[in-house]
Amino acid sequence: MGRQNRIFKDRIYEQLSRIGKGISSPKRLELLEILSQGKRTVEELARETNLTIANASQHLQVLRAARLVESQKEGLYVTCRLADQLVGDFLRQLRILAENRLAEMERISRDFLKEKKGMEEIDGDTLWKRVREGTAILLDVRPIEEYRERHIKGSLSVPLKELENYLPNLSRKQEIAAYCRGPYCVLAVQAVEIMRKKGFKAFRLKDSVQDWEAKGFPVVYG
Amino acid sequence: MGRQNRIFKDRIYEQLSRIGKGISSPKRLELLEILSQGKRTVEELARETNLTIANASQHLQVLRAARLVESQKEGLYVTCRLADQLVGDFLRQLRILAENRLAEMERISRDFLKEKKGMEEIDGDTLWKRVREGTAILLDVRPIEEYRERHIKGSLSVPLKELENYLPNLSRKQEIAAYCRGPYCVLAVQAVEIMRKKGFKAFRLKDSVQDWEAKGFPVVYG
DNA sequence: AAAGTATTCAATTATTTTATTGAATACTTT
DNA sequence: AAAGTATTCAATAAAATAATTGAATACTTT
Repeated sequence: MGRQNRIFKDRIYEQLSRIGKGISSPKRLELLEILSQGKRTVEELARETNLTIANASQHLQVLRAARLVESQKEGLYVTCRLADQLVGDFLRQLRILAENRLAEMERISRDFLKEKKGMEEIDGDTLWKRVREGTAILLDVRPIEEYRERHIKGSLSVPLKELENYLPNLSRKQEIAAYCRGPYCVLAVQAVEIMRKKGFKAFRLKDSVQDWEAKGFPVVYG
Repeated sequence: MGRQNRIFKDRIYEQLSRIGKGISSPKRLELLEILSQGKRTVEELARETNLTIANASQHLQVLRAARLVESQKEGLYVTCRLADQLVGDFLRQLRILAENRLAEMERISRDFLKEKKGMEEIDGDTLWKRVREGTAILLDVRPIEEYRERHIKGSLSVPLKELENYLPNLSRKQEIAAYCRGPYCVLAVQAVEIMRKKGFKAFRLKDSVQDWEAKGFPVVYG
Protein backbone atom coordinates (compact mmCIF):
# COMPACT_ATOMS: atom_id res chain seq x y z
CA MET A 1 0.00 0.00 0.00
CA GLY A 2 3.01 2.30 0.14
CA ARG A 3 5.13 3.28 3.05
CA GLN A 4 3.99 6.91 3.07
CA ASN A 5 0.37 5.86 3.14
CA ARG A 6 0.99 3.54 6.06
CA ILE A 7 2.77 6.28 8.01
CA PHE A 8 -0.06 8.70 7.27
CA LYS A 9 -2.70 6.29 8.54
CA ASP A 10 -0.72 5.39 11.63
CA ARG A 11 -0.37 9.06 12.48
CA ILE A 12 -4.04 9.82 11.97
CA TYR A 13 -5.28 6.87 14.01
CA GLU A 14 -2.74 7.70 16.67
CA GLN A 15 -4.44 11.07 16.99
CA LEU A 16 -7.94 9.65 17.05
CA SER A 17 -6.90 7.26 19.78
CA ARG A 18 -5.93 10.20 21.99
CA ILE A 19 -9.61 10.84 22.47
CA GLY A 20 -10.26 7.13 22.93
CA LYS A 21 -7.61 7.01 25.65
CA GLY A 22 -9.25 10.00 27.29
CA ILE A 23 -12.52 8.16 27.69
CA SER A 24 -11.08 4.72 28.42
CA SER A 25 -11.06 5.06 32.20
CA PRO A 26 -14.21 5.02 34.36
CA LYS A 27 -12.92 7.79 36.57
CA ARG A 28 -12.13 10.04 33.64
CA LEU A 29 -15.62 9.52 32.29
CA GLU A 30 -17.02 10.50 35.65
CA LEU A 31 -14.86 13.62 35.67
CA LEU A 32 -16.10 14.52 32.20
CA GLU A 33 -19.71 13.98 33.16
CA ILE A 34 -19.35 16.30 36.14
CA LEU A 35 -17.67 18.90 33.97
CA SER A 36 -20.50 18.70 31.46
CA GLN A 37 -22.59 20.49 34.10
CA GLY A 38 -20.14 23.36 34.50
CA LYS A 39 -16.65 24.25 35.63
CA ARG A 40 -15.07 22.79 38.74
CA THR A 41 -11.83 23.09 40.69
CA VAL A 42 -9.50 20.11 40.89
CA GLU A 43 -10.34 19.84 44.55
CA GLU A 44 -14.09 19.65 43.92
CA LEU A 45 -13.60 17.09 41.18
CA ALA A 46 -11.44 14.93 43.44
CA ARG A 47 -14.06 15.06 46.19
CA GLU A 48 -16.99 14.25 43.92
CA THR A 49 -15.22 11.28 42.33
CA ASN A 50 -13.62 9.81 45.46
CA LEU A 51 -10.13 10.34 44.08
CA THR A 52 -7.09 11.74 45.83
CA ILE A 53 -6.19 15.17 44.54
CA ALA A 54 -2.92 13.99 43.02
CA ASN A 55 -4.76 11.23 41.24
CA ALA A 56 -7.51 13.50 39.96
CA SER A 57 -4.86 15.89 38.76
CA GLN A 58 -3.18 13.12 36.83
CA HIS A 59 -6.42 12.04 35.16
CA LEU A 60 -7.13 15.65 34.29
CA GLN A 61 -3.78 15.85 32.59
CA VAL A 62 -4.73 12.93 30.38
CA LEU A 63 -7.98 14.72 29.55
CA ARG A 64 -6.09 17.89 28.74
CA ALA A 65 -3.71 15.91 26.53
CA ALA A 66 -6.75 14.62 24.66
CA ARG A 67 -7.95 18.25 24.42
CA LEU A 68 -11.23 17.30 26.03
CA VAL A 69 -10.71 19.54 29.06
CA GLU A 70 -9.21 22.97 29.54
CA SER A 71 -8.12 24.51 32.78
CA GLN A 72 -6.78 27.76 34.11
CA LYS A 73 -5.70 29.14 37.41
CA GLU A 74 -8.38 31.30 38.98
CA GLY A 75 -7.16 32.78 42.23
CA LEU A 76 -6.11 30.02 44.55
CA TYR A 77 -7.65 27.22 42.50
CA VAL A 78 -7.26 25.65 39.08
CA THR A 79 -10.66 25.44 37.47
CA CYS A 80 -11.42 22.93 34.75
CA ARG A 81 -14.08 22.92 32.09
CA LEU A 82 -14.98 20.93 29.00
CA ALA A 83 -12.93 22.24 26.11
CA ASP A 84 -15.92 22.57 23.79
CA GLN A 85 -19.66 22.09 23.47
CA LEU A 86 -18.80 19.25 21.06
CA VAL A 87 -17.24 17.28 23.90
CA GLY A 88 -20.49 17.30 25.84
CA ASP A 89 -22.41 16.21 22.75
CA PHE A 90 -19.91 13.42 22.16
CA LEU A 91 -20.31 12.17 25.72
CA ARG A 92 -24.07 12.08 25.27
CA GLN A 93 -23.57 10.01 22.12
CA LEU A 94 -21.31 7.66 24.04
CA ARG A 95 -23.97 7.22 26.70
CA ILE A 96 -26.64 6.55 24.10
CA LEU A 97 -24.41 4.03 22.34
CA ALA A 98 -23.65 2.28 25.64
CA GLU A 99 -27.33 2.14 26.57
CA ASN A 100 -28.12 0.59 23.22
CA ARG A 101 -25.25 -1.85 23.02
CA LEU A 102 -24.46 -2.85 26.59
CA ALA A 103 -27.28 -4.76 28.22
CA GLU A 104 -25.45 -4.39 31.53
CA MET A 105 -26.25 -0.68 31.63
CA GLU A 106 -29.94 -1.30 32.06
CA ARG A 107 -29.40 -4.20 34.44
CA ILE A 108 -27.22 -2.10 36.73
CA SER A 109 -29.76 0.72 36.77
CA ARG A 110 -32.63 -1.66 37.41
CA ASP A 111 -30.79 -3.34 40.28
CA PHE A 112 -30.00 0.01 41.81
CA LEU A 113 -33.53 1.35 41.51
CA LYS A 114 -35.40 -1.83 42.39
CA GLU A 115 -37.91 -1.31 45.20
CA LYS A 116 -37.49 2.43 44.87
CA LYS A 117 -40.78 4.05 43.90
CA GLY A 118 -41.36 6.88 41.47
CA MET A 119 -38.41 5.99 39.21
CA GLU A 120 -40.46 4.92 36.20
CA GLU A 121 -39.81 6.47 32.82
CA ILE A 122 -41.56 9.85 32.57
CA ASP A 123 -43.05 10.96 29.28
CA GLY A 124 -41.56 14.32 28.40
CA ASP A 125 -44.55 15.63 26.47
CA THR A 126 -46.99 14.98 29.30
CA LEU A 127 -44.64 16.39 31.92
CA TRP A 128 -43.96 19.52 29.95
CA LYS A 129 -47.69 20.04 29.36
CA ARG A 130 -48.43 19.69 33.07
CA VAL A 131 -45.61 21.98 34.09
CA ARG A 132 -46.96 24.60 31.67
CA GLU A 133 -50.50 24.17 33.02
CA GLY A 134 -49.23 24.29 36.58
CA THR A 135 -50.65 20.87 37.46
CA ALA A 136 -47.15 19.50 38.01
CA ILE A 137 -44.05 21.09 39.46
CA LEU A 138 -40.48 20.43 38.31
CA LEU A 139 -37.56 20.69 40.72
CA ASP A 140 -33.90 21.06 39.72
CA VAL A 141 -32.11 19.44 42.66
CA ARG A 142 -28.54 20.15 41.53
CA PRO A 143 -26.39 22.77 43.26
CA ILE A 144 -27.61 26.26 42.47
CA GLU A 145 -24.56 27.16 40.32
CA GLU A 146 -25.47 24.44 37.86
CA TYR A 147 -29.05 25.70 37.74
CA ARG A 148 -27.73 29.17 37.01
CA GLU A 149 -25.59 27.83 34.17
CA ARG A 150 -28.58 26.23 32.44
CA HIS A 151 -31.84 24.66 33.49
CA ILE A 152 -35.09 23.28 32.14
CA LYS A 153 -37.54 26.06 31.46
CA GLY A 154 -40.17 26.22 34.18
CA SER A 155 -38.07 24.33 36.73
CA LEU A 156 -37.43 25.57 40.27
CA SER A 157 -33.98 25.39 41.84
CA VAL A 158 -34.19 23.36 45.05
CA PRO A 159 -30.73 21.89 45.69
CA LEU A 160 -30.93 18.51 47.39
CA LYS A 161 -29.36 19.92 50.54
CA GLU A 162 -32.15 22.44 50.90
CA LEU A 163 -34.96 20.11 49.95
CA GLU A 164 -36.00 19.33 53.54
CA ASN A 165 -36.41 23.03 54.29
CA TYR A 166 -38.31 23.58 51.09
CA LEU A 167 -40.88 20.83 51.63
CA PRO A 168 -43.39 23.04 53.53
CA ASN A 169 -43.81 25.04 50.32
CA LEU A 170 -44.96 21.95 48.41
CA SER A 171 -48.38 20.36 48.26
CA ARG A 172 -49.00 16.64 48.71
CA LYS A 173 -51.78 16.86 46.13
CA GLN A 174 -49.55 18.00 43.32
CA GLU A 175 -47.25 15.85 41.18
CA ILE A 176 -43.63 16.77 41.75
CA ALA A 177 -40.88 15.75 39.32
CA ALA A 178 -37.19 16.07 40.18
CA TYR A 179 -34.24 16.02 37.81
CA CYS A 180 -30.48 16.34 38.16
CA ARG A 181 -27.46 15.68 35.93
CA GLY A 182 -28.83 12.72 34.08
CA PRO A 183 -29.65 9.05 34.48
CA TYR A 184 -26.47 8.17 36.40
CA CYS A 185 -26.52 11.05 38.83
CA VAL A 186 -28.27 10.07 42.03
CA LEU A 187 -29.43 13.47 43.28
CA ALA A 188 -32.94 13.19 41.83
CA VAL A 189 -33.23 9.61 43.08
CA GLN A 190 -32.41 10.79 46.60
CA ALA A 191 -34.78 13.73 46.29
CA VAL A 192 -37.66 11.49 45.23
CA GLU A 193 -36.97 9.09 48.08
CA ILE A 194 -37.06 11.90 50.63
CA MET A 195 -40.28 13.32 49.25
CA ARG A 196 -41.97 9.94 48.95
CA LYS A 197 -41.18 9.16 52.59
CA LYS A 198 -43.00 12.32 53.60
CA GLY A 199 -46.02 11.48 51.50
CA PHE A 200 -45.44 13.61 48.42
CA LYS A 201 -46.33 12.42 44.93
CA ALA A 202 -42.77 12.61 43.65
CA PHE A 203 -41.29 11.27 40.41
CA ARG A 204 -37.88 11.25 38.88
CA LEU A 205 -37.06 12.69 35.47
CA LYS A 206 -33.97 10.83 34.25
CA ASP A 207 -32.97 13.45 31.72
CA SER A 208 -30.19 15.95 32.10
CA VAL A 209 -30.82 19.47 30.86
CA GLN A 210 -28.95 18.53 27.69
CA ASP A 211 -31.07 15.42 27.15
CA TRP A 212 -34.16 17.52 27.61
CA GLU A 213 -32.92 20.06 25.11
CA ALA A 214 -32.00 17.32 22.62
CA LYS A 215 -35.59 16.09 22.81
CA GLY A 216 -36.71 19.51 21.67
CA PHE A 217 -37.97 20.94 24.95
CA PRO A 218 -37.01 24.43 26.10
CA VAL A 219 -34.00 25.21 28.23
CA VAL A 220 -32.88 28.45 29.87
CA TYR A 221 -29.22 29.51 29.68
CA GLY A 222 -27.74 31.62 32.47
CA MET B 1 -22.74 10.29 49.20
CA GLY B 2 -23.69 6.79 50.31
CA ARG B 3 -21.97 3.54 49.65
CA GLN B 4 -24.68 2.18 47.36
CA ASN B 5 -24.58 5.30 45.24
CA ARG B 6 -20.83 5.04 44.88
CA ILE B 7 -21.05 1.40 43.82
CA PHE B 8 -23.77 2.24 41.31
CA LYS B 9 -21.70 4.98 39.72
CA ASP B 10 -18.56 2.87 39.62
CA ARG B 11 -20.48 0.12 37.85
CA ILE B 12 -22.03 2.44 35.31
CA TYR B 13 -18.79 4.20 34.44
CA GLU B 14 -17.05 0.85 34.27
CA GLN B 15 -19.49 -0.07 31.54
CA LEU B 16 -19.12 3.19 29.65
CA SER B 17 -15.37 2.75 29.72
CA ARG B 18 -15.71 -0.57 27.86
CA ILE B 19 -16.50 1.44 24.78
CA GLY B 20 -13.72 3.88 25.57
CA LYS B 21 -11.26 0.98 25.81
CA GLY B 22 -12.52 -0.28 22.49
CA ILE B 23 -11.56 2.93 20.74
CA SER B 24 -8.38 3.64 22.70
CA SER B 25 -6.01 1.86 20.32
CA PRO B 26 -5.07 3.21 16.88
CA LYS B 27 -5.23 -0.23 15.32
CA ARG B 28 -8.69 -0.90 16.69
CA LEU B 29 -9.89 2.40 15.29
CA GLU B 30 -8.51 1.43 11.93
CA LEU B 31 -10.29 -1.91 12.12
CA LEU B 32 -13.53 -0.16 12.98
CA GLU B 33 -13.16 2.29 10.13
CA ILE B 34 -12.66 -0.54 7.66
CA LEU B 35 -15.67 -2.35 9.05
CA SER B 36 -17.78 0.76 8.67
CA GLN B 37 -17.60 0.10 4.92
CA GLY B 38 -18.88 -3.43 5.24
CA LYS B 39 -18.07 -6.87 6.57
CA ARG B 40 -14.61 -8.39 6.41
CA THR B 41 -12.86 -11.61 7.34
CA VAL B 42 -10.22 -11.59 10.05
CA GLU B 43 -7.66 -12.33 7.38
CA GLU B 44 -8.66 -9.33 5.27
CA LEU B 45 -8.67 -7.07 8.30
CA ALA B 46 -5.20 -8.21 9.31
CA ARG B 47 -3.88 -7.59 5.82
CA GLU B 48 -5.40 -4.13 5.48
CA THR B 49 -4.11 -2.99 8.87
CA ASN B 50 -0.62 -4.51 8.71
CA LEU B 51 -1.29 -6.69 11.72
CA THR B 52 -0.51 -10.36 12.21
CA ILE B 53 -3.64 -12.46 12.17
CA ALA B 54 -3.26 -13.45 15.82
CA ASN B 55 -2.90 -9.82 16.74
CA ALA B 56 -5.87 -8.72 14.70
CA SER B 57 -7.89 -11.50 16.24
CA GLN B 58 -7.00 -10.25 19.70
CA HIS B 59 -7.98 -6.68 18.90
CA LEU B 60 -11.22 -7.95 17.45
CA GLN B 61 -11.92 -9.70 20.70
CA VAL B 62 -11.58 -6.43 22.56
CA LEU B 63 -14.01 -4.88 20.10
CA ARG B 64 -16.44 -7.72 20.59
CA ALA B 65 -16.15 -7.33 24.36
CA ALA B 66 -17.10 -3.68 23.90
CA ARG B 67 -20.02 -4.85 21.74
CA LEU B 68 -18.85 -2.68 18.89
CA VAL B 69 -18.23 -5.58 16.53
CA GLU B 70 -20.02 -8.86 15.88
CA SER B 71 -18.66 -11.85 14.05
CA GLN B 72 -19.76 -15.23 12.86
CA LYS B 73 -18.26 -18.14 11.05
CA GLU B 74 -19.16 -18.16 7.40
CA GLY B 75 -17.72 -21.18 5.66
CA LEU B 76 -14.00 -21.22 6.10
CA TYR B 77 -13.73 -17.68 7.45
CA VAL B 78 -14.94 -15.66 10.41
CA THR B 79 -16.53 -12.50 9.12
CA CYS B 80 -16.79 -9.41 11.25
CA ARG B 81 -19.12 -6.44 11.01
CA LEU B 82 -20.03 -3.38 13.05
CA ALA B 83 -22.55 -4.40 15.65
CA ASP B 84 -24.93 -1.58 14.82
CA GLN B 85 -25.51 1.45 12.64
CA LEU B 86 -25.04 3.50 15.83
CA VAL B 87 -21.41 2.39 16.01
CA GLY B 88 -20.67 3.88 12.62
CA ASP B 89 -22.40 7.12 13.57
CA PHE B 90 -20.41 7.24 16.78
CA LEU B 91 -17.16 6.80 14.88
CA ARG B 92 -18.09 9.67 12.61
CA GLN B 93 -18.74 11.83 15.68
CA LEU B 94 -15.35 10.84 17.04
CA ARG B 95 -13.69 11.88 13.80
CA ILE B 96 -15.50 15.19 13.79
CA LEU B 97 -14.55 15.83 17.40
CA ALA B 98 -10.91 14.98 16.68
CA GLU B 99 -10.84 17.25 13.65
CA ASN B 100 -12.23 20.08 15.71
CA ARG B 101 -10.14 19.62 18.82
CA LEU B 102 -6.82 18.18 17.64
CA ALA B 103 -4.89 20.60 15.50
CA GLU B 104 -2.51 17.77 14.65
CA MET B 105 -5.17 16.10 12.52
CA GLU B 106 -5.14 18.87 9.98
CA ARG B 107 -1.36 19.22 10.12
CA ILE B 108 -0.83 15.53 9.40
CA SER B 109 -3.23 15.64 6.47
CA ARG B 110 -1.65 18.78 5.09
CA ASP B 111 1.84 17.31 5.33
CA PHE B 112 0.71 14.17 3.60
CA LEU B 113 -1.08 15.97 0.79
CA LYS B 114 1.41 18.76 0.28
CA GLU B 115 2.50 19.11 -3.34
CA LYS B 116 -0.25 16.74 -4.39
CA LYS B 117 -2.65 18.47 -6.74
CA GLY B 118 -6.42 18.20 -6.85
CA MET B 119 -6.81 17.60 -3.12
CA GLU B 120 -8.54 20.89 -2.29
CA GLU B 121 -11.84 20.90 -0.46
CA ILE B 122 -14.69 20.24 -2.90
CA ASP B 123 -18.01 21.96 -2.44
CA GLY B 124 -20.70 19.30 -2.25
CA ASP B 125 -23.49 21.41 -3.71
CA THR B 126 -21.52 22.34 -6.82
CA LEU B 127 -20.26 18.81 -7.33
CA TRP B 128 -23.69 17.29 -6.97
CA LYS B 129 -25.14 19.85 -9.41
CA ARG B 130 -22.46 19.06 -11.99
CA VAL B 131 -22.85 15.33 -11.60
CA ARG B 132 -26.58 15.73 -12.16
CA GLU B 133 -25.99 17.90 -15.20
CA GLY B 134 -23.38 15.50 -16.51
CA THR B 135 -20.63 18.13 -16.62
CA ALA B 136 -18.67 16.25 -13.97
CA ILE B 137 -18.21 12.56 -13.32
CA LEU B 138 -17.89 10.93 -9.92
CA LEU B 139 -15.87 7.75 -9.43
CA ASP B 140 -16.15 5.39 -6.48
CA VAL B 141 -12.66 3.87 -6.33
CA ARG B 142 -13.29 1.42 -3.47
CA PRO B 143 -13.52 -2.32 -4.08
CA ILE B 144 -16.73 -3.19 -5.86
CA GLU B 145 -18.28 -4.98 -2.85
CA GLU B 146 -18.25 -1.74 -0.91
CA TYR B 147 -19.87 0.06 -3.83
CA ARG B 148 -22.57 -2.59 -3.90
CA GLU B 149 -23.22 -2.13 -0.18
CA ARG B 150 -23.84 1.59 -0.57
CA HIS B 151 -22.59 4.36 -2.81
CA ILE B 152 -23.17 7.99 -3.68
CA LYS B 153 -26.03 8.35 -6.10
CA GLY B 154 -24.75 8.98 -9.59
CA SER B 155 -21.27 7.60 -8.89
CA LEU B 156 -19.56 4.99 -11.05
CA SER B 157 -17.72 2.04 -9.55
CA VAL B 158 -14.12 2.07 -10.76
CA PRO B 159 -12.02 0.25 -8.16
CA LEU B 160 -8.52 1.68 -7.92
CA LYS B 161 -7.04 -1.54 -9.29
CA GLU B 162 -9.05 -1.21 -12.45
CA LEU B 163 -8.60 2.51 -12.89
CA GLU B 164 -5.76 2.24 -15.43
CA ASN B 165 -7.89 0.02 -17.67
CA TYR B 166 -10.83 2.34 -17.32
CA LEU B 167 -9.02 5.53 -18.27
CA PRO B 168 -9.70 5.22 -22.05
CA ASN B 169 -13.40 5.66 -21.25
CA LEU B 170 -12.77 9.05 -19.65
CA SER B 171 -12.41 12.44 -21.27
CA ARG B 172 -9.61 14.87 -20.45
CA LYS B 173 -12.04 17.74 -20.90
CA GLN B 174 -14.39 16.66 -18.17
CA GLU B 175 -13.95 17.19 -14.44
CA ILE B 176 -13.54 13.88 -12.63
CA ALA B 177 -14.00 13.54 -8.87
CA ALA B 178 -12.97 10.42 -6.96
CA TYR B 179 -14.03 9.35 -3.48
CA CYS B 180 -13.32 6.40 -1.23
CA ARG B 181 -13.85 5.58 2.45
CA GLY B 182 -13.32 9.03 3.83
CA PRO B 183 -10.63 11.60 4.51
CA TYR B 184 -8.09 9.12 5.92
CA CYS B 185 -8.44 6.47 3.27
CA VAL B 186 -5.87 6.96 0.56
CA LEU B 187 -7.57 5.26 -2.37
CA ALA B 188 -9.02 8.46 -3.82
CA VAL B 189 -5.72 10.26 -3.31
CA GLN B 190 -3.96 7.57 -5.32
CA ALA B 191 -6.65 7.62 -7.98
CA VAL B 192 -6.36 11.38 -8.42
CA GLU B 193 -2.57 11.14 -8.65
CA ILE B 194 -2.79 8.53 -11.37
CA MET B 195 -5.33 10.50 -13.37
CA ARG B 196 -3.48 13.81 -12.99
CA LYS B 197 -0.29 12.24 -14.27
CA LYS B 198 -2.10 11.23 -17.42
CA GLY B 199 -3.53 14.69 -17.91
CA PHE B 200 -7.04 14.28 -16.57
CA LYS B 201 -8.80 17.02 -14.60
CA ALA B 202 -9.16 14.94 -11.46
CA PHE B 203 -10.20 16.02 -7.97
CA ARG B 204 -10.63 14.26 -4.69
CA LEU B 205 -13.83 14.23 -2.68
CA LYS B 206 -12.81 13.66 0.95
CA ASP B 207 -16.21 12.46 2.06
CA SER B 208 -17.18 8.88 2.73
CA VAL B 209 -20.60 7.76 1.60
CA GLN B 210 -21.81 8.31 5.16
CA ASP B 211 -20.39 11.84 5.28
CA TRP B 212 -22.10 12.58 2.01
CA GLU B 213 -25.38 11.24 3.33
CA ALA B 214 -25.03 13.21 6.56
CA LYS B 215 -24.70 16.37 4.50
CA GLY B 216 -28.08 15.63 2.99
CA PHE B 217 -27.03 14.32 -0.41
CA PRO B 218 -28.51 11.13 -1.86
CA VAL B 219 -27.04 7.69 -1.38
CA VAL B 220 -27.95 4.35 -2.91
CA TYR B 221 -28.14 1.25 -0.72
CA GLY B 222 -27.44 -2.17 -2.18
C1' DA C 1 8.69 39.03 52.62
C1' DA C 2 6.87 34.96 55.02
C1' DA C 3 3.52 31.65 55.78
C1' DG C 4 -0.13 29.10 54.02
C1' DT C 5 -2.54 26.52 50.66
C1' DA C 6 -3.81 24.31 46.16
C1' DT C 7 -1.93 21.99 42.60
C1' DT C 8 1.44 19.56 39.97
C1' DC C 9 5.65 16.91 39.40
C1' DA C 10 8.57 12.83 40.16
C1' DA C 11 9.48 8.35 41.62
C1' DT C 12 7.88 3.89 42.85
C1' DT C 13 5.00 -0.07 42.67
C1' DA C 14 1.14 -2.60 41.01
C1' DT C 15 -1.79 -3.49 37.30
C1' DT C 16 -3.26 -3.72 32.61
C1' DT C 17 -2.51 -3.86 27.83
C1' DT C 18 0.02 -5.17 23.66
C1' DA C 19 2.76 -8.02 20.56
C1' DT C 20 4.67 -12.38 19.46
C1' DT C 21 4.99 -17.15 19.02
C1' DG C 22 3.51 -21.85 18.74
C1' DA C 23 -0.15 -25.09 19.83
C1' DA C 24 -5.05 -26.20 19.66
C1' DT C 25 -9.57 -25.94 17.59
C1' DA C 26 -13.11 -26.10 14.06
C1' DC C 27 -14.55 -26.19 9.83
C1' DT C 28 -13.88 -27.64 4.46
C1' DT C 29 -12.51 -30.07 0.93
C1' DT C 30 -10.96 -34.17 -1.05
C1' DA D 1 -11.94 -40.21 7.37
C1' DA D 2 -7.74 -37.47 6.42
C1' DA D 3 -5.52 -33.46 5.12
C1' DG D 4 -5.63 -28.68 4.80
C1' DT D 5 -6.59 -24.11 6.27
C1' DA D 6 -8.41 -20.14 9.02
C1' DT D 7 -8.92 -18.69 13.41
C1' DT D 8 -8.42 -18.60 18.29
C1' DC D 9 -6.20 -19.79 22.61
C1' DA D 10 -2.29 -19.77 25.84
C1' DA D 11 1.99 -18.28 27.47
C1' DT D 12 5.50 -15.06 27.59
C1' DA D 13 7.92 -10.74 27.29
C1' DA D 14 7.64 -5.83 26.51
C1' DA D 15 5.28 -1.61 27.08
C1' DA D 16 1.93 1.46 28.87
C1' DT D 17 -1.18 2.97 32.48
C1' DA D 18 -2.81 3.69 37.27
C1' DA D 19 -2.39 4.66 42.11
C1' DT D 20 0.28 6.29 45.90
C1' DT D 21 3.40 9.10 48.31
C1' DG D 22 6.28 13.00 49.31
C1' DA D 23 8.62 16.99 47.40
C1' DA D 24 8.34 21.11 44.53
C1' DT D 25 5.89 24.97 42.54
C1' DA D 26 2.94 28.99 42.26
C1' DC D 27 -0.16 31.79 43.85
C1' DT D 28 -2.67 34.38 48.18
C1' DT D 29 -3.00 36.31 52.22
C1' DT D 30 -1.09 38.38 56.11
